[in-house]
Amino acid sequence: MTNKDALKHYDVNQYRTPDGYTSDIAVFTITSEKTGVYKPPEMTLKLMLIKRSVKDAEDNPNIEAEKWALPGGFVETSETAFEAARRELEEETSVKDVHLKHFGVYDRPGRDPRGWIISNAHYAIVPEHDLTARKANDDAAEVKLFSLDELKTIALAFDHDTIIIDAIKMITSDLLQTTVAKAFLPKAFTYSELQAVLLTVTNDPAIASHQSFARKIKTLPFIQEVKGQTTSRTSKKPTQLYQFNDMEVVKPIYTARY
Amino acid sequence: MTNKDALKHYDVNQYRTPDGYTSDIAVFTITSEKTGVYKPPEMTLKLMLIKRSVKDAEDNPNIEAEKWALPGGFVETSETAFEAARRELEEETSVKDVHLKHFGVYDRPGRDPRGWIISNAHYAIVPEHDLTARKANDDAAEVKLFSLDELKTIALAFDHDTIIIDAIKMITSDLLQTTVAKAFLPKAFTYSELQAVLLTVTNDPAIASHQSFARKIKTLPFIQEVKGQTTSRTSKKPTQLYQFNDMEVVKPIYTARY
DNA sequence: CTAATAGTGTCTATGAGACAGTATATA
DNA sequence: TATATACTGTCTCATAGACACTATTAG
Repeated sequence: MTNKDALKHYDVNQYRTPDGYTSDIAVFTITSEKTGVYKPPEMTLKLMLIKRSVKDAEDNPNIEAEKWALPGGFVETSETAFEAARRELEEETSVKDVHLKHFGVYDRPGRDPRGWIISNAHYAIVPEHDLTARKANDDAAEVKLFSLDELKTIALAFDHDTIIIDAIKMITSDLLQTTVAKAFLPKAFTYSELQAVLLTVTNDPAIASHQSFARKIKTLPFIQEVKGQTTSRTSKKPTQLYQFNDMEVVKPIYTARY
Repeated sequence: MTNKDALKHYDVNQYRTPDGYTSDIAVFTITSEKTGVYKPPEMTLKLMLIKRSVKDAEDNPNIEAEKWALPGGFVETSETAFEAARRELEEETSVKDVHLKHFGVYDRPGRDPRGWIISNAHYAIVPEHDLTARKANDDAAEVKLFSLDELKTIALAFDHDTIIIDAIKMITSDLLQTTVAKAFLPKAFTYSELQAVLLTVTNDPAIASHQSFARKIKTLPFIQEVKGQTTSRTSKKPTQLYQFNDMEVVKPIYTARY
């Protein structure tokens, strides 16, 4: 291997290196307020944040104490930031198999008072009941779900305000332009459940009109009926269930109507 | 400032830190082969790569020598990776004001034999004539434009094969789902020039049919006529010029037709 | 029965896409 | 004149979206 010779001469310390590499996660969930039995849910998109404690693990004063922050932590040498996000999310919420996606890197000099620390940011989608289960377990740390409106009113640590703005932009466009909505839904869902998820980020009349959407869902190539399967969880009348298939869609803005 | 107390106790060296933080750039251009005067161009999407030299600046054997690689380099402590990309691109091509976008981070352990090196990857869009000007200046380094087909046949350094695959996916969907196409075009362009750009990444009949597209362009809310302005660069008949406005578009996959 | 959600019948307007024709320039 | 690209007139078919209606169940 010719790289061996080259490595003999390479000094890993000739450059100034970062002081840390962290993985942060914007954990989104949708809370379904059941307005009653036999009704479709009212859904709200929420973000999970953690309140930084006054003292750290060694009982020293903590950086950015008492501000709200995204969960996350340092990446180990043996893993990618993506794997770190998955690990930390499992430690935090004891949920595996969450939908996780990288959406940005935050490396502005001075963003972290501790030094040159690069944050690799992801968003995660976790079903609501997985989060509420976790909150019961760990009563020490302050964990809370914030609606997008509530987020504007609280003090955020580091540059997490910027990261959160980007995360919201990203999940909004992903919900509308990709099939991630499935991560918020059970495998088989009704048209009104999918509709409720989409309405958390848009008010497009084609999606908001229930008759239009009930018709439209049957023509979408990436969604199919679950033949013969129905549920009564959203109405007294048994409702057809649907599921996503594996199709990927890229819909050009240059085609079809506006 | 309460953070001051906290910082006294913070030891920046308690964690193993990365050995380097680099910014890499996938430089895309579209080559227009003029098939004749008064004709619309034939366009091909190409990626600029640099052949790594046998010896480095200190005359030692170079890592991944003689393989093709994305341009890039180490990020300075005083800048973001995005700024580093802009700086390196200017050093490399002496072009300012290029369209530049982050699209991924590459941090798999072992991806670089020199150590734990994190690559922050961007794609850039540079008009062809800016690249050809540059090639004339710097005859030392081997720089070449590769069509997407040619890329499959060459030896790539590090994990740049993976990075390039992601870059191509990203620019393809951005060309169709956002208005980045404008970065490949002059400020005022004809419908056939925009069409040629889009056809480098799609064969959607609604875009490929020239009558359909000539009509469609007038209805797109993010494109407007430049009143009274025409050009003869693509045909003998003077042709209407168009320009992008500042509108941002998110087109849901759940609306309109398929 | 009422009330509530799911779903369909049907109409209208709009637009996609095809085809053929017209417009405007060069040589 | 021929030729090449730009553009429009017009037709057909599909469908978005609106409105009104029907279907099915719980209580």
